[in-house]
Amino acid sequence: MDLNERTKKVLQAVIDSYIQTGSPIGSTVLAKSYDFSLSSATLRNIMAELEEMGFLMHPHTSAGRVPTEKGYRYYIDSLISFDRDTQGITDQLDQASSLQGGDLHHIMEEASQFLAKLSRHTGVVVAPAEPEGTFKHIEFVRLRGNQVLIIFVTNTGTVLNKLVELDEQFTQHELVSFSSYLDEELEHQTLTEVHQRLLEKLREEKASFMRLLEQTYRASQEVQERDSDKLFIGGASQMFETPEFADVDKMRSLFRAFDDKYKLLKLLDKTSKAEGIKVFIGSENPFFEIQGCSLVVGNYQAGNVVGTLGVIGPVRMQYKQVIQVVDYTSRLLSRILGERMQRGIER
Amino acid sequence: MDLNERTKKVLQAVIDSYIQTGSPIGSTVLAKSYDFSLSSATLRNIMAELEEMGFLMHPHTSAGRVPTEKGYRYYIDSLISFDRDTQGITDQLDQASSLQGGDLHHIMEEASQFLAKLSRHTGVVVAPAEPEGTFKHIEFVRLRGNQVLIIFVTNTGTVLNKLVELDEQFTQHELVSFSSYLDEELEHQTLTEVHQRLLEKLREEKASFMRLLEQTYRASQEVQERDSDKLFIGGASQMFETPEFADVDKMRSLFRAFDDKYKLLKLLDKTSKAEGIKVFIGSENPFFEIQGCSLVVGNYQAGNVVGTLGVIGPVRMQYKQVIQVVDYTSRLLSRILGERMQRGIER
DNA sequence: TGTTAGCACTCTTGGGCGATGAGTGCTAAG
DNA sequence: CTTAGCACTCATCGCCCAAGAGTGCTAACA
Repeated sequence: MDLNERTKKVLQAVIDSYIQTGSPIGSTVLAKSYDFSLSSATLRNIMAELEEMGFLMHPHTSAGRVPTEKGYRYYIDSLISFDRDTQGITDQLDQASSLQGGDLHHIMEEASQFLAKLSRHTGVVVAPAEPEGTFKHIEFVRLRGNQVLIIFVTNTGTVLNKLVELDEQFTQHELVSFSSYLDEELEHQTLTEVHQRLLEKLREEKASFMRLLEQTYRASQEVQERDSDKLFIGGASQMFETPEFADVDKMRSLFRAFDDKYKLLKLLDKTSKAEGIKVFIGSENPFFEIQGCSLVVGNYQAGNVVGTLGVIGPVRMQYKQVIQVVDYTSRLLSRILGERMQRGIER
Repeated sequence: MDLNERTKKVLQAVIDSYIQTGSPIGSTVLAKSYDFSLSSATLRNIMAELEEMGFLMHPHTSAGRVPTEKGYRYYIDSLISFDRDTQGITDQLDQASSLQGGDLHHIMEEASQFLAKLSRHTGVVVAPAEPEGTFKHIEFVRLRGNQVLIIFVTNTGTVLNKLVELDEQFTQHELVSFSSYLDEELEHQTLTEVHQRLLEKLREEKASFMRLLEQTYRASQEVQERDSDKLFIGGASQMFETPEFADVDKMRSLFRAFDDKYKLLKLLDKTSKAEGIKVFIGSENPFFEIQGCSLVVGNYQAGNVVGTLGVIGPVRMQYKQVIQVVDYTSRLLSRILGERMQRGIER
């Protein structure tokens, strides 16, 4: 798309203004508030061009211009500039301290609220598909005769467990020796590797612990699935702050989507492999049920774990600010998880 | 409050109608749809009486009657009758099967959605303040030199854990022997008792394990607090189905309240000691920020654990049905938890 | 050729106004 | 005590009109 410098500036001004005010931008307002040294008539011509090219549109004849999705896209891809100093953001950095403590889920819950607070929209955080850290210890606890609780512990202090029912009965002593056997075999591996390794063992192993091993193998999978991919939504009520959503029907469909966490998850999952911050504007958003919403998503990671986080808000959002917030939060979360992991690795 | 039989019937008819339709009830409509063998004029007189007594009110001169909170209160206390057969409810009993599997939190998440589905309003479930089951096993896992993960296991398979940092370093052997010592000392006690017992131990114990014991004592508390009193909200979007909440401002304050889970928790906690199903109508609801909402709450319990659950909806709700749903769900949840516990106790 | 001033035209928004209709309260008769 | 009748009230809805914002077009200007 080849726009000359002046046209670009006008487009940027229109979008900036519109994001700020929310009402269509007319030529006279534009001429007054920006220093183009151009008359409103000239601006009208330029705006008409931009409309013809599909960057702007007209709600009705006598209204000002409003950006189209294509307009926003161009704005984000080519017009937005990020200052090196992220003043507004780093000012609030101290708030991040609240993210430090607690267990993993608590951290993510907080992170989603952190995103909501800074962006003034709704924040979402998806727990990593794989638990953090590497295998450290496995423990078998006999509850009733043949009921056994299998507990996995990682070097970062994450604890996963599953209750299984066995056919045969094991003595406490047998369980302990099996556990120390596995402890040695599985040390330093990620939980996905552990799962793989157990399968190999299962194939080569002779009778004795066969059934227990099989249950352990199964548990290693279930336990991961159960704990992973949890979705945390923070500040959903922020959606009400946007005049665009004053319509109750829109609101309803929005909150229906939030209730149906599973679908939201799938949407966010799609993006989880991508690097950097991604922006989905309006209908680019593959989650069709949410109309008029944009999505800014990023990843966080530490070692072997990768999770997704982002902000959901109206198409008319302060992209620049929100992108910075998401970027900042993803780094922050990565750092916090990294530190947790570090603690586990040094030994 | 002494109302004669006829007046009672009229009040009931007005409230029933209003709950159904949502629009003020006029005398003619009432005369037609119910078989009072009274003219609309007589009904007008009776309704005027009821208004004078504070059971009904008038939005404006030429509108029908609407129940006041006092009216609803009387309706629930004296007029509602529960048929022995809970047809509408038991029909859906099979859906309950989805509640069976998974871990405790998952069950509660499901229960909140179950409540929402059946009541067509918003469901809430508060996790018990004390973890279910009795002490079964404690495990210490050394992560780094003096970082130790303390794991509590109950006889129902609940696993609680906390990472602590110690001053002195223990060998794996020391940790194991300390753990088996505690296993014997604490068996069959609830986690609250365990906490208490650890304090006693702490007082009488001599040097050696002092620091570790102290950390364990602390952990036994923290771990309970962290896991307890979690709030699960299901079907929040149901709120949009009520015409009363078509106003965006009302909606906003409602969802703000949902975002602020902590406050909601406190409200629900207050009721947690009470027996049976309780109904809070409108401003009776001690959570003042929520206007125009009623609350139907009950308890569930199994053995030593007691939790709260309920439904939040508009003042104009189908109390009879909702009360049955809450009652049914609390029994159901009690049963499911009871079964889990049973499994742990037989040994 | 690009820019600007001027002007007619369009279309939304909001207020005012009256008709409609539901429902009441009162009165008088049964 | 009940009922029919009637005047009265008040929210709601549709309608019209004025105001205002903003455009597109044309013609003049640099």
